[in-house]
Amino acid sequence: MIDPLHRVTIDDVASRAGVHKATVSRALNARTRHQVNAETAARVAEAAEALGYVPNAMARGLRTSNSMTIGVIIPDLTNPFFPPIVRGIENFLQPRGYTALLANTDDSEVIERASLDSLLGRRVDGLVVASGSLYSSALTDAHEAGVFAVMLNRDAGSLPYPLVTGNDATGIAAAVTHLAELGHRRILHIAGPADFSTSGTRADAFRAACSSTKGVSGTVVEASALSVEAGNQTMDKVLTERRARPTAVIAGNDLVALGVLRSLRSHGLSCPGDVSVVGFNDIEFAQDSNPPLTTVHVPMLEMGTEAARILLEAIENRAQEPLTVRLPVSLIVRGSTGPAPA
Amino acid sequence: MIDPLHRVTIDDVASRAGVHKATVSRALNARTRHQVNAETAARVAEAAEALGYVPNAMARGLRTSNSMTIGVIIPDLTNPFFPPIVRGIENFLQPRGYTALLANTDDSEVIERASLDSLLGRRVDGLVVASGSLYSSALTDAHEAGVFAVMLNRDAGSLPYPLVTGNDATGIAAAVTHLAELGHRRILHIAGPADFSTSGTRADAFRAACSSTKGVSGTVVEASALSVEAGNQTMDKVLTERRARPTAVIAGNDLVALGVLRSLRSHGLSCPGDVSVVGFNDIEFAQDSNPPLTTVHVPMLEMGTEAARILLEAIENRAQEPLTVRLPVSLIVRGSTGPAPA
DNA sequence: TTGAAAGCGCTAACAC
DNA sequence: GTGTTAGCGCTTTCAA
Repeated sequence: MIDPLHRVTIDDVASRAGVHKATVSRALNARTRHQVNAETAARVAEAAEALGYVPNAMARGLRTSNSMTIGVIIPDLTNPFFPPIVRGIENFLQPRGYTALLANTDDSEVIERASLDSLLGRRVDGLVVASGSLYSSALTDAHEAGVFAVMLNRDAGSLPYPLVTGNDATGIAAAVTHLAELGHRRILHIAGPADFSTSGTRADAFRAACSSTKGVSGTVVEASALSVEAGNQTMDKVLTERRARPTAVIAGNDLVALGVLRSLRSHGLSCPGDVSVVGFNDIEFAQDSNPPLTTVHVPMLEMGTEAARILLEAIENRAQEPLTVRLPVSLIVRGSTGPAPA
Repeated sequence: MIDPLHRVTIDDVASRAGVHKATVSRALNARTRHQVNAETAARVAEAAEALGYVPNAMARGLRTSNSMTIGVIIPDLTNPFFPPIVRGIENFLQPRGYTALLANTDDSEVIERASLDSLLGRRVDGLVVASGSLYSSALTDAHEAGVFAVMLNRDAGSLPYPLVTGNDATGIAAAVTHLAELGHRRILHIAGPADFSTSGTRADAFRAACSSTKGVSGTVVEASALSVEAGNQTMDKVLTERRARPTAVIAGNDLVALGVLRSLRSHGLSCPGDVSVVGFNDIEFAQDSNPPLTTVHVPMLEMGTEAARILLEAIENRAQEPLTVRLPVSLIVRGSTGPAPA
C-alpha cells in the first residue's frame, strides 16, 4: 500500500457531497448542524460515511485549542487500587468525547516532571492527579500555567485544587469500633509514608478513635511504602521487637494488610486467632485472600467518576474552586477479624 | 486569570531569542540541531527554558502527520491481567516520546467500533490490540486503512498482523505433567469461551498432553467467560452434575481458578486435599489466594514491551509483516496442587 | 547558517 | 443556508 494512512479529509467529503468544506464541518458537528439545510446535511453525512471519514482531532484541536484529552497521573497502574479509579474516570470521559492520557510516575519526581511536560505538550484540557509527592514544583508550575486539575485521594498541599477522597476518618473509626467490640485492647495502626496526605489523615483518625474508646490503647508505626512487601517487613519488625504483641492491626491499605498476613503466617501466628487484621480500600481480591480480608470499602470507581465530573465542569466553566468531596466508605467484615485472644 | 492556558508558542521563543521561528524549530529538535550555529542554539534553548516553552504536539502532529500516540485496546483494565501489560507497553513507549491512549471495550462490538473511531480520529500511529471479538469489522477496516497494529494474546484471524503471546502449549503441558506426577488421573480443563483464540490453543494443548500421558484422562468444559464468577458457576455445575469428580482442574486463567476455589469451598471440598487446582497467567494476587495458586507464569509486562517494540519498528519501517512471538512461560508450584486423593 | 513562505486539516468570522 | 477567508502552531522546502 502506498501512502495508505487514513487520508480522507474534510475536503474529500466536501467535493463528494458537492458543498464547501465549511458546510461539511457544520453538518457534522452537533452544535452547528441546525445551521444547515436538512437535505444537505444528509448528503454530507452520506458522503462522510461512504468515504469512511473520521475528522482529524489534531487539526480540530489546533483550531479550537481544545484537545479533548485529560491527563491522568498515577504512581503505578499495577497497584490494584488504581485500575478501578482509571476506569471510573474513563467511564465518565468516553461518552463525552474525551480521552484519558495515562502517566505512571513510580513516585519519582523526575518522571513526574517528564510526564507532566509530555501531557502539557499534548495540551490536555485538564489533569486528574492521584500521585504522591507531586506537591512540589511540577504541580505548582501546572497551577501557575492555569491548568485545571482535580486531586484524587491526595490533597494538593497549598494549591487550591479540588480533592476527591474517601471518608478516611469514618472508615478508621468503624474499624476501631469493630475491633473494640470484639474485645481488642491493644491495636496497632501501620500507617503509610508521611508524605502521602492520606497517611496522616488516617493515623490522626486512628488516634482519635482509640482515645475516645474506653480501654483501647492504640499505637502507630509507619511503613516505608503502601505495598505488600513493606507491610510484611513492618509486621516482621513489630513481631520481633515488641514485647506486648498487638491483638489487632489496622493496615494503611489492603496491600499492607496482605503483607501483614504473610508475616503472621511466617511467624506461625494465626489470623484471626492470634491477631486480627483490617485493611483499607477493599481491592477486588480482598475477598479471596487467606483469610478473606475485613476491610474498609472505598468506592474507587465512583471516586474516579466524580473526579472526572468535577474536572469537566471546571473546564466547561473555565474556572475552578477548591472543594473537597468525601465519598462515604463502609466496613466490610470478613474472616480476618475475630474475638481478641484470652 | 484571563486566557491563562499554556500560551507560549514558538514565535514567543523566536522573538526572545532574536531569531526566526524556523531556527527555533531546528534548534529544539535533536534531528536538526546540527544545522544551527551552536551559539544560536544555546540562546534558543535558554529562551525556551525561561519562557517554559513546551511545543504543541497537535500542531507538530498536524504538520508531520505523526501523532506520536499508540492506541491500546483492551477489554477491561479492571481485569488484573491487563495492568501489567499496559505498563509494559508504556515502559517502552514513554522514553521514546510516544503516549498510549487506552480504550476499554468490555468485549462489546459497539464499544470497540466507537473506541477505534475515536483512536483513528486522534490519528494514532499504531494499535496494540488485546481485545477479543475484534476480528470482525472494526479491525478489518483498520487494516484496510493501512493502520499498523500488533495483536496481544489474541490472534487477528485472517489479518496479517503480528502476534505476541505466551507459549500456551508448553505451559499447559507442564501443568498436566505436574499433576500426573502427583498421581492425578482424572483432570478437568475449564476452557475460556471459544471466540478467544487462546481458549482453543490451550484446550488443544490440554488434550494433546493428556493423551500423550499414560493413564491420564482429560475432559474439557467451557466457561462462559474468563472471570471468577464464571469459574465458580462452571465448577458448581461440574460438582453437582458429574458422577466421577475430577481430582484436578486446570483453569483457563487465574480468575477462573479463583472461582473454582470458591466453588470447592462452598461444596465443603478442600484444595488440594480433594481437588488440586492450576491457574494460568500468574496474576499478582495468585500468591495470596487461599490456598496460594499453582499457576503458569506468563511474562505479562514483557508481552506488553515486546508488542510495543514490534509496533514501533513497523511504524519506523513503514511496513509490517505477520509474525508470531511466543514468550516462554513457566509453571509456578504453590499450595493449590497436591497428591491425588487415594 | 538563517529567513521567508507554504501548508498540514480543521473551525469560526464574516460575507452574500 | 452556504461560501470565502483567515489562522490555530508547527515543520520543511526553497532561497539567500
